[in-house]
Amino acid sequence: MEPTTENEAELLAADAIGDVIEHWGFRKALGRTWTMLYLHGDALPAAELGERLQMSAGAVSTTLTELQRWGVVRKVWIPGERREFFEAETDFWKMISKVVHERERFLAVSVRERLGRAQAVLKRTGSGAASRARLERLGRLMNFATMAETVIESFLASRRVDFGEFGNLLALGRQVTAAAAGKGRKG
Amino acid sequence: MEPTTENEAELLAADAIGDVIEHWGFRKALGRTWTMLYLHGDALPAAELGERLQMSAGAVSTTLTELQRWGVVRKVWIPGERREFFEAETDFWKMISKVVHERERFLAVSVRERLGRAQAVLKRTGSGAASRARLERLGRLMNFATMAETVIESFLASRRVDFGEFGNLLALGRQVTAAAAGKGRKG
DNA sequence: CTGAACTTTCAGAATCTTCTGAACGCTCAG
DNA sequence: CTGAGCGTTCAGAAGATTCTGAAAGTTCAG
Repeated sequence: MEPTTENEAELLAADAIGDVIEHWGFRKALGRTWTMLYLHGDALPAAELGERLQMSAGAVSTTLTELQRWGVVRKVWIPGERREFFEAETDFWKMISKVVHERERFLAVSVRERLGRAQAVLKRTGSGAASRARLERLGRLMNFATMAETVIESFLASRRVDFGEFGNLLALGRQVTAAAAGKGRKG
Repeated sequence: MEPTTENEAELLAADAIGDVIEHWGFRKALGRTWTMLYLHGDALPAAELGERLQMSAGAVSTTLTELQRWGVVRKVWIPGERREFFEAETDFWKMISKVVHERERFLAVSVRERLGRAQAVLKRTGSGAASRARLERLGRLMNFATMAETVIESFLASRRVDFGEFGNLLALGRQVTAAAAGKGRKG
């Protein structure tokens, strides 16, 4: 594939989203790859992704594997094709909730456990005003952690349940985008 | 200072929070240091932090500087003391809003700009159904980015200091909907 | 079964991040 | 002014992450 202007635009977007994804603690390659698939629309074979994104075969393979593990990219079978094709999940909320959930759960358990252990140690050995004050601050920290966890879970849960509403929101947003971005599409 | 059980407990908590902070894209040392100060309550000098957290003088210095830049640790002046002391900000909400705000702002601007550039390129060169479809998907991506930004801003703007009540995420959802609708009507 | 087409794996390379520790600089007491 | 006490800086070390590229593995048509 020769370098087209369209590819240039896709790369621009892919790199931008790549930076966002990196900012949130994942590999840039994950965001770039998902975005390229998303913008392209049709499923693409691994080799073409590598070409478009300038990644080695190995990097493409591991990146696609990871994206599938997060459930944001799928393999698709195309009859008559030897190669495997990949397409992006297009449901933003499905992606977000899945990823955030997976991502927080493990850590939350570990943190709760360790803070609890610290609390136990302090309770066993502490005495005096300073110690009591320390215990109280630890308690506040634990409450905050629990609260944050609950906020995240509630957020995800409400979105999942309230999915229809969000769909409307998206549709509305699209209209907004179309209206704001010049009248090119319909007129 | 000999290694006490209290110090052990503090380290346990500091490391736990350090992991959380690292998980959210900062250096572990930032979380460890803030937590140590927070739990200790009274301000501590740099050297003692280094001792308690097993960090070199250099690491302590750069870490404290960064924490102050985020506004979550303060220098305090103690009369008659040659050394500078440091204390933790204890208002969780203040910290969160400050950090999240700073952290997202730059990236948001850059991403908007780059996605907009990609859009311009596609508009100039695109033709045919495939191109139109690509433009629409890019539009959805931009819209989602805007929405995510709005969610974060609404969250910060809501200033819910009352962490005890965290059930009402639907309210947040309604705010977001209203915000998006408002932007739409203006456009 | 065999070879071609394609994918996955992984050791080593390249790169990026963070830390150490010593030199430097600042401030204050005397 | 001088030296002690502290904090900061930064070059190089150490460590962590991610990528490359080639070998090994898998699948399928013939």
